[in-house]
Amino acid sequence: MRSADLDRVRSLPLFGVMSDEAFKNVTGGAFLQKFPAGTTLLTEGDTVDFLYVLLDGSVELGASWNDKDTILAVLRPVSTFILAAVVLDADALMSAQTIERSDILMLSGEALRRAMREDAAFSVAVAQELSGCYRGLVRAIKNQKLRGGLERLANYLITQKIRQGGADTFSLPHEKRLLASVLGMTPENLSRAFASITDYGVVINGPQVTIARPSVLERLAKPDPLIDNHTPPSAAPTGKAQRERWPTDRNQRTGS
Amino acid sequence: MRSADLDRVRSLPLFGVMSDEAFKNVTGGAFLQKFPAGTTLLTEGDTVDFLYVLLDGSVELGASWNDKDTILAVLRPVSTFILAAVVLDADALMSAQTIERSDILMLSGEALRRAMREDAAFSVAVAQELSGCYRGLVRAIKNQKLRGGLERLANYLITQKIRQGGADTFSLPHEKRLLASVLGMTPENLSRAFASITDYGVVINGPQVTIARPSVLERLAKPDPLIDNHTPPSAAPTGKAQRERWPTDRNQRTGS
DNA sequence: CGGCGAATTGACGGACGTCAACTGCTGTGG
DNA sequence: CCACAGCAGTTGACGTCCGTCAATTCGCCG
Repeated sequence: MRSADLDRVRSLPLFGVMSDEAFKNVTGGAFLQKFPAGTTLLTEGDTVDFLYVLLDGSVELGASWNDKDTILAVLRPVSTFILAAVVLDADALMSAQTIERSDILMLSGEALRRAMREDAAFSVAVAQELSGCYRGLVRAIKNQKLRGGLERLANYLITQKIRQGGADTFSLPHEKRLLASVLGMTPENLSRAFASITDYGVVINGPQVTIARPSVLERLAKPDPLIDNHTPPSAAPTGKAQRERWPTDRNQRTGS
Repeated sequence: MRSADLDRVRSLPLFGVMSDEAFKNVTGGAFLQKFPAGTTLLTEGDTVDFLYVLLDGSVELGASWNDKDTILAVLRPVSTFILAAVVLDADALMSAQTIERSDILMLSGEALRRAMREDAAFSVAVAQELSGCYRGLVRAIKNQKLRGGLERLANYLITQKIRQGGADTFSLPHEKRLLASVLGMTPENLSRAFASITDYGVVINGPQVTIARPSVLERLAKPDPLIDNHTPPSAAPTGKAQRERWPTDRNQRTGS
């Protein structure tokens, strides 16, 4: 595995606090794999042997029941997933599938649990990462239970606008049928929601979205810092500066 | 504070692994308080200074947006809540309110974070607790996004039956309007759902529920171990036996 | 050119929220 | 002791949101 890839993993808040030696131990038995789009990495109910780290591409975390299925989160690099199952050595509650061609690093769960037991700073970092994941899910449930479909879409658009730099026009990062599942609706219903949201100063042109009258859209969306996380899931600077002090309020990442 | 109360806290998986000294440090500045029913302990957005431990009574975790509100979880003793916010020293994403008269222990967040840094075993226990909370929320989202109202009610009843010992008739632990909010519907709609579920061999008599034909109800509910957690949130035995080995698969507790 | 899948649109029905009226229980005060 | 207020729960009527089925268009790729 290339050392550049290892460096990217090292730059994650999770692994930044470890000693070089501990980091070597954890990544020693690890392997990097490239997967094509649409590959199922993990099916819900499977026992989990590895912690996954998405280095490149994108991955969806989903679940199904009774012939229905839904996407719980879409991950972008660099982020880890199924940490919770690894920590508890339990089976997966979600499936994981690549959306596009992806580079994924797989770390031994057993080695990771050992490292936690031996290195307090590392297990603190794990607890912080899990806390961030937990809070991401709290936001997701609030979004789901408190808002209607059109409101969820409106807030999604505002979040995307901010995450992509703040320009009034941007493009949707995923297929619309995928977005529909993330927002908890059917593709048909999302299509209608896009049509309706035209009335609130939004122009849709295929995957291109332009928010022509932001204030009007905001009056519909009523974005809330306690629900919407406008800071990107991994604003991971690669430098070492952040390694020196305790991060205090990363609240994002939904990827277990 | 009575030492019997401290013993109950000590018996939690979270605190069982600590040394006596570390436990004294964490509980040193702690205080136990009795709150009447309906007391708001914490409002979403507040900064969080304490880890809360519910010793007696019951507490609801809720959230609101745009004049709507919903209950995300109902806690019963003994369980901790808002751990994630304490770990990150961040503000609360949920409100907490007593449902009945409750005894609640409040532990200094700062002391807790210090204990994590100094004691690897403890921070591992925190990570495990958080993992359990995370998985509880994953179940909640799956329940919410994949099932309809009647299905959620059916599964709720089956879960209650099992948690209360398995007898065919049991009683609802909360007011129905509260249950409605937990299940993500209006009280009126829940009332109708109770009326409908009669067709599936369930008899409702005020707060008394009897599942007359379990197989019929199960065919409607299709309970799933990857969504429904039929083991109670805190099967905390008070003995020391469990303290000896690593717990391997506690998957419950939604209380942050 | 032909075919496949994503996306859109329309028609329809069911699930769910809202408003309102009514019941039954409980606690309070005359 | 009873009258009454207040609240949980239920029931009905109605409208809206949303899912389902089907037909059609569009773009992409073989």
